[in-house]
Amino acid sequence: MNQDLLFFCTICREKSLEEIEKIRCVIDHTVKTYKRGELIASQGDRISSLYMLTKGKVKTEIISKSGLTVSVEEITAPYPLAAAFIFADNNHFPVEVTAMEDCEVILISKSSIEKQMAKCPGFLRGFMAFIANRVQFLSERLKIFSQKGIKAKIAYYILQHDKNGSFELGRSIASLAEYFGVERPSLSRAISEMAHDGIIEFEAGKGKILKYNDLKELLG
Amino acid sequence: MNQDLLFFCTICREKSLEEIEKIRCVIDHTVKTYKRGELIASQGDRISSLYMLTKGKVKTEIISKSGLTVSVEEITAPYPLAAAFIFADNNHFPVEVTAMEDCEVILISKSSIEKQMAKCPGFLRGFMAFIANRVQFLSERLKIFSQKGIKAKIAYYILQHDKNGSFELGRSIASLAEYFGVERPSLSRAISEMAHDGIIEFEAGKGKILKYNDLKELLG
DNA sequence: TACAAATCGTAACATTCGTTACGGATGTGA
DNA sequence: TCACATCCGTAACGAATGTTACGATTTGTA
Repeated sequence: MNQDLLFFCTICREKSLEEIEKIRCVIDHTVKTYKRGELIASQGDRISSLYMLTKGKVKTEIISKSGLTVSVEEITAPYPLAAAFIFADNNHFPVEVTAMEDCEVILISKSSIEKQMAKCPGFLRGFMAFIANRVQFLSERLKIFSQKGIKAKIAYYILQHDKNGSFELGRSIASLAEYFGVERPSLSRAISEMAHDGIIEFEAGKGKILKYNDLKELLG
Repeated sequence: MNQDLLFFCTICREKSLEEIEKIRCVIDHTVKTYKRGELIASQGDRISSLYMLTKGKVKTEIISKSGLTVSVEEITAPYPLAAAFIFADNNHFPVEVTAMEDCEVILISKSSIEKQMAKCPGFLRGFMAFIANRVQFLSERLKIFSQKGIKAKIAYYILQHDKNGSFELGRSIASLAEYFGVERPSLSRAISEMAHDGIIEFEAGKGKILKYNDLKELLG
């Protein structure tokens, strides 16, 4: 029951407990448990249900046709597994999902979800918001990644955080480097060079833009 | 009318003309036209309607608080503008949208879309599929981009296309380089080096994997 | 205070990648 | 056959980035 709440908080995102409880009573679902090491879903399996991980931790791996596994990521409950894929044209698991600890998964069939969406606007909005937020997140990361060169990434990031000539990174240099997918010393050096060239000022997480045109020219 | 069909083919994706016509009669929508150079949506504008571009071409730009514009991309009809954003928590236009040619845009309010989804399963599935496919596409691109170094990207790509020890790129070296976000000579050199190291064989778009373990070690 | 941990700047060196240029192979139409 | 375009491999060089190591500063904590 407690875990059910977590589930609905994530997907349905109705904050009212009564509202959640109402939905909980109506929606069809199956609960499955998996032991540590057990296979939850195989790569290529058709996804006909929403897999909601409510307890435990899983790892996902890509398995080539020759059996070589490539680790992709770890997912900790509560989180939906491949939520967007149920409705995609290619509705197959892109990865192998294995339990790293004892896990609990709630399964809701696609048709149940569609019925629930038609009945409950809150569920519809919550589900849509979840996927829409994911699109936003991925789009933003991809824009950063597609900037060629560290300085271009910095310029893009700064222009997004520009508030009338000043900006704040809003995070540490180390985490920003990770966000950019570059090494911390490289990022630090690039910022220093931009400051040395008089394009920006920077100190302690805050800075000012001095030469807008030079900053713009750094972009692709 | 013809353009309306294009719209519904993209979003609703029902192939049957009768089905499309049925939906077309029911759903509320407004048609707006814009002259070349006119502003369609401002960065930061609240998105309360689906913007479906049915005619023309637009460009999107990021505008910093200091007025500097950064070109992002061009979109040609028929295509929805920021379809995923209506349902996102941050439902604002992330970019400035300007008409590059004379354009026609169909507007459908969020509430109309929700009603239509509740009524018409085909519309629901079509809309969900559109966004879900976008998540898949973005996820895949991000996985490639987040592989550090060209050889890691190649290794990842090859393992995804592994068919019992053989693989086909399925596209030209030049387009693969663009897909990876690297220069063509760099990609060509990296492949040559991997072949020279005996990790793979490669010729004319096809190849074989010789050392699986070395290939795997190239990944992050 | 004293100590440990986290964060950051910096430097030197190695590696990777972009840039540019050239030539070969292939296909196509005049 | 010739001219032309496209795709590709290769090489040489320079620029950008990764790697590693060190020290300074700050922060939290006993």
